[in-house]
Formats: sequence, C-alpha cells, structure tokens
Amino acid sequence: MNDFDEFDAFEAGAHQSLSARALGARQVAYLDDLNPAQRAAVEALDGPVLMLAGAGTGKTKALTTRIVHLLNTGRARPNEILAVTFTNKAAREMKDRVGRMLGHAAEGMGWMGTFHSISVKLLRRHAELAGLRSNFTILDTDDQIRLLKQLILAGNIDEKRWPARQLAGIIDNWKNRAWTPTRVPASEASAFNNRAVELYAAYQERLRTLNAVDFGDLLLHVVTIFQAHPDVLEQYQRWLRYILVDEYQDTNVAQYMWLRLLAQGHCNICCVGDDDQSIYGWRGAEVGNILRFEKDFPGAQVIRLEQNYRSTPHILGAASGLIASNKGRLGKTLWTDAPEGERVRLIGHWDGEEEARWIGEEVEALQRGTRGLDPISPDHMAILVRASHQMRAFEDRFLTIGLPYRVIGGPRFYERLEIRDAMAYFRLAVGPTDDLAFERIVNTPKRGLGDKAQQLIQRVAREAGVPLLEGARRVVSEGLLGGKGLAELRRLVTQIDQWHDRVRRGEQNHIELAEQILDDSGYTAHWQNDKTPEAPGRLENLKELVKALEQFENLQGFLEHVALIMDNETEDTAEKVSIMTLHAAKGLEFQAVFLPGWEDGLFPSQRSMDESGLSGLEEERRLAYVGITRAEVICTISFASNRRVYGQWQSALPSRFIDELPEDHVEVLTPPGLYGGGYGAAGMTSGVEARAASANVYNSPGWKRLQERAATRPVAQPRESRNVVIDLEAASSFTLGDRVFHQKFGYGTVQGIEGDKLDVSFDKAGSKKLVARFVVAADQADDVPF
DNA sequence: AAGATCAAGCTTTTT
DNA sequence: GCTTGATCTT
Repeated sequence: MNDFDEFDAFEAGAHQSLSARALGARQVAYLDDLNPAQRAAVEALDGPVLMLAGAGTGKTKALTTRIVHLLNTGRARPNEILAVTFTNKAAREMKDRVGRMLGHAAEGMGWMGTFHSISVKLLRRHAELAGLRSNFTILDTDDQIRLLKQLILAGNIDEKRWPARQLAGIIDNWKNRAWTPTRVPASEASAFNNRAVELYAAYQERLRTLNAVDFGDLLLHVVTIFQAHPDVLEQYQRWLRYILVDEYQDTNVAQYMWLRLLAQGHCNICCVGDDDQSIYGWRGAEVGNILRFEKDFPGAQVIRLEQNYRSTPHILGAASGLIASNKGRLGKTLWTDAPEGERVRLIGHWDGEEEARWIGEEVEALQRGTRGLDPISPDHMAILVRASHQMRAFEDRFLTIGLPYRVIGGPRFYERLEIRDAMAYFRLAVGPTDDLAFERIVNTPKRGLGDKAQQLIQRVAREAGVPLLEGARRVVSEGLLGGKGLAELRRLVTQIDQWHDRVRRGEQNHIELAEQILDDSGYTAHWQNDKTPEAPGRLENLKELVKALEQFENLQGFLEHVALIMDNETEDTAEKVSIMTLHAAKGLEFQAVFLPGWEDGLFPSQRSMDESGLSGLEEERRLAYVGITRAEVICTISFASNRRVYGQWQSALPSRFIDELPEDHVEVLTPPGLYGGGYGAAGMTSGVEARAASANVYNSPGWKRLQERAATRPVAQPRESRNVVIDLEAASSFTLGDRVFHQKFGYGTVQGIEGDKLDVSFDKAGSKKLVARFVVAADQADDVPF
C-alpha cells in the first residue's frame, strides 16, 4: 500500500484513541530492562534529544525501545515515525528488533530506512519538482565516472591530467555540502583546472536528460525541493512527527539540512551518535553536526550512555586514554562493572610476514584456550586493518596454515562486472531508453561492434535526438554499417524490443524472462566459453542474481531495490576469523581483536595527516579508538619494523598512538632484543612464550628512547637465506607429477617444467604457471616459514 | 577489433 | 609488487 494513502486516511481520522489509552504496567515492562541513562533517553520523547552513546553502551537497544515507547504511549503511529540510518544493515536490524519487541513484524513503519532509501521514496513522489520523471534510474559510481569521462572528453580536456575519478570526487564533495552548480562558492572555482563548475552543471544537465540521478542527488534533490516548495515540506513536517537518527556523527551537510528541514516545527528529533566514533570525515561527514547539536536545537536534552556492556576495564581504559588526546570532544567516561580482565597486549615484529605468522598462531592458541581464557571460536575473532592491502599478508598466511577466514568488505556482489552487465540487460528490457545500459552491453559479449561502430550509433542518435537504441535501429535500417556488425546489431535491437515487449505485457514470469535475456543475448555463453579461472565463479554469481529475483514481483521492482541495496551478506556458518578494515568494523564486536600495522605513516595514515592535518590525525585516532573498543575480552596491538610497501622494503616507527596508550592498561610482549640486536624474535612463536620474554620496556631504558634508537638504527634487510636455499632446491628437484604446495594457491601437481618455471595444476585454484621458488614439495609445506 | 604490452597509479568507501 | 587502463601490434 502507498504510504501516502495511509497518511491521508489517517489525517481524516483523529489522534485521540491511542494517546488517551492508559498504559498498563505490563506494557512498559521493557523500561525495566534499561539502565537509568537508557531509560532517560527512551522516556524523553518530546523535543530535541541528543543521545551520546559510547561504544558498547546499548545504543541500539535504547533506540529501538524508544520507537516502541513512542508507539505504546500513543505519541505516534508507525507511519509517523521517521527513523534514519546510514546502512541497510542497520535499518534491517532496527526493524527486526522493533518487531521482536512488539511481538509482531514492525508493519507500517514505512519511514524506517537509510537516508538514501527514504530520499528515493520522496523523490519518486515529487520527481517533477526536480525536473525528473518518477521512474528515474539511480546511477552507481561506475556509471557516474563513465558519464563524467564523456563530458571531460567533450570539453576538450586531457583526461589523463584531469581524470574523471577526481572530478567525481569534487562533485560528490559539493553535493555532500548541498551545493548545486549555481551555489558552488567562488572560492572553489579553480577546482579541476577551472572547469569543475562548468562540468558539474553539464553533468547535472546530462543526468536530467537521462532521467537519472546519482547517490548524492538523492539527498540534494530532496533538500532543494523542500527549500523551493514550502508546501511540500510542510506536509511532511506534519506527517513525520517524530524523527530518530542513528550514527548522527556521520551525517554530512546535505543530510543535516535534510533533517533540519523536516524537524523544524515540532523539533521532535532524537539524534544518536558518538563523536569519538566519527570516522567518515573524508567522505563529507561533519563531526561539527553533533558538536553543534545543542545550539541548533535550543533546549535539547543531552543524555550520555556511558555504561559499557562489551569490554573489560583494561580495554576500555586503553581506549579512553588514547582518545583523550583528541581536542574538542563532547566528552564521555565509559565505565563497566565487568572484572578487570587482560591488559591490551602490545607486540612488535620484525616484519609484516612475521606479524601475520604470529597472529595466525595466536588465533590458534586462543581457539584452544590459553592464558587462562576460555577457548574462543574463530567466529569471535577479528583482524582489523587500516587499509585493505594489509589484508593480503593475513590471507596468504592463513591459507598456508589452513586457518579458515572470511574477508569482509571485498568487492560487493552488485559491483561485480558480470552482475553489472546482467543488470544492464535487465535495465534495457525494462526501459529501452537507458543509454548507459545500452552502451555497456552493446559489445558485451563481443558482437564486432567496436569503437567505430559505437561512435556511429552515438552520432546518429545525437543528430536525431533519440536514445541510442533508436539510433542503432536507424543504423540498421539505413544499412550504415557493414557485414558482421550490421547483422549482429540488427539481432540485438530485435532482441531488446522483444524483451521489452514481454516486460510490458507482464505475462511471463520475470525469473524465466531474466534467464532468457541472459541466454538469448549470448551473455551466459560468453562466460561458458571463457577459459579463465574466474569464469565459473561468474556464472555462479549470475545464478545467484537470478535467484535474488525471487524476492521481487517483477524486474522493475528488483532494479529499484538493487540500486540502493549494495550489500552482500552471504550467510556462511563455518567458523572463521574475520579480516576487515577498521571502517568496516564499526558497530561490530568480537571477543578477540587483533590490530596489526600500528606504524607511523600506515596508521595513522600519512596521507590522512598530509591532507587534513590535525583533524586528519584526530580522525585516525578515532579509528584507533573504534578498533580497540571492538574487543570484548582480549585486544592485541602490533607493529612491524619492516614492511614491504609497493614492493619496496621500508622500515617504520611504531605508531604514535602506541605512546598514547596508558601503560597501566597495556602489557608489552615485545622482547627487548627486537630493537637492540636486530632480529631477536626467532624463538618467540606464541603468546605464552612471548610473555615470558616480555620486559618492562615501557619503563626501562624508556619507550620513547627505544623509538628514537629504532629511528637511527640502520635499515635492516629482510632475511633471505632460507628462501634462497629453498629456491635452489626447488628449481632443480621437481619432476612431472610431483605434489607441491604454494602459499596462496595451496596444493597442486606439477604438470610441466620450462626452465625455472613450473606449470602446476592446483587442487583448488586451477592451473598456474609460476616460478619454481614459490612452491615447495608438498611434504615440506609445514616446515617452511614463508 | 581483439589480443599484447607497457606505464602509472596506489587509504578508508555506509549509499 | 600488482592491478588497471591506454596504447601498440597483428
């Protein structure tokens, strides 16, 4: 049902009955589950409220209970509550939890969702006010960049010096600040070789003709509509009587304006956030929004949730001590009544590989149960890195020792090439005027329609002022193209017509239709004929895609949702260690957390500091804070003296954040030998042994002096000797049929030998040609320290 | 038009 | 070092 119809029906009625109903004791039993601060946050229903919720303080619980309480007290009906989150996952979780508390699905909560999904809903309703039709398409970053590239070329700009990616960044930034092309301040005019504003305007124009929007537009258009049409805004202010916002510290200016506009009037707005966990400044998030809240909403109640239910006192102490170095915080003191627990462990390693090896062993030790701790399932352990390229060292190592892991936040399902291609076909079937989709698939699979043919179609279409499909149709009917290309193009045009026809008539089951589109077009065959090792996986993904269609009534509905729901949560029950970035870890918790790579330049990231100075450093520090506070039971921070970056060996100092950790909460495992006499950690293979070797490094010669000494110490070269030995052995000793082991590809059989190269058929990874020194005989796999 | 070779890059990424 | 895109080659 349309939410607006519900509104209309509701407005015709009256508000009385619910609010008049007395609340029995049984109905508010949920309030007894809350601590005093949570309870205050739940019961302060009217007027502006800022809920400062530290890590692990039961924020979601307070938020969902508040929604239930709004309903129970009769303040609002499900449809009158606007609850905004940043991610679909958070929205889903909120919906589930509210539903669970109510004892039935949270029906009618039509305004619970992400900023973007709610904006889509608003924008479809009022598209014409933004110069769009309500069936506009939503472009993702990839489409956006391709479009910008065209405009850059059309503007006679050297795309190499001025890449589309950079322009996309500038435009995104402006949109995040709610600047339309005319509102970009003069001070920004020099951006992109003085051409950015002009290109931005051209881009917006192009989007309008394509009847398309990008992610930034979703918010921007809604803000612009609200500003230009007070009557429309007023409607929503009346309808949406209570507003809740999750992760408020991550809102950007456009989102802030969006909220302000809707909230002004009743001012029933409850923002939940934690200024110490603001880690998306680089994407336009304004910590200022949360710091300014009390000024923006006079009379706001500020409620602090400070009782932590997640971590031990040592972990909290370390995190609090670290974040205390940041200026301009709203300030919170997290506390817990949990038993003291383990200190945060700190360990230095010779290089990144050793760090990965040590962590691998430590994971296994924790899994068995060590240090007097209960055994911890790998499911409840995570390795949190600053940058995704750090993940590889762990993947390599874990593959070697056969430790199951999962990487969170890799390329997402709907961003994969084959999925995007398939989607382009579906888009064309639904809306044959979708030029971007047409461009994408016209020569995929190969139809002999290369650059020249495509330019011809473009030209014909542009001259006639028609979509590309129509242009193609004319090219065919007028025979402007030769031989193979012509026949293929004719076939494609006919096929698109047929698909569109079927979509329109809606007679055919949309799942069958989708399968047929992929088969008819030759796209399935394209991957079946592809001999690369990725091909089977891609076909698998296509099957997944078709399966995902089952949840929707038709192709249109599917496309609508997919544009916004880009997450890729595959349930997998096997017990695995998680590897992810610190950013991806926000909101999650693990019993054991490893924080590798705490080296100056890597973390805090040099680039962050160069580009954003002190505020960049503070954001990095918040990232560190987020990392530590993910840990429930045990947290291990590590750094490596040497690390290979972009193929070059580099030595680095331990992160300055390490100095900022309060010593009382830290246990230093690093043996003194590490800094004194070169590689000294050879015997230190597990945490238990390391602990025996742990000296009072913090106090003894002075931790800082140690660092200084490390700085002046000559750069040590990585050990090579053992690898060289293996190399010589390996190169000469293999024969056809030998079983070998490779650290990334696993076990395999030698199929051929050419000089120093082996042709190996791996059990899991398929056939690879590689240099002999990268593999060892299978029976030696366990002894070799890679 | 399609494969092959080479240079230039290179944080984080909810939607 | 390794991937990605642009140019070169057939």
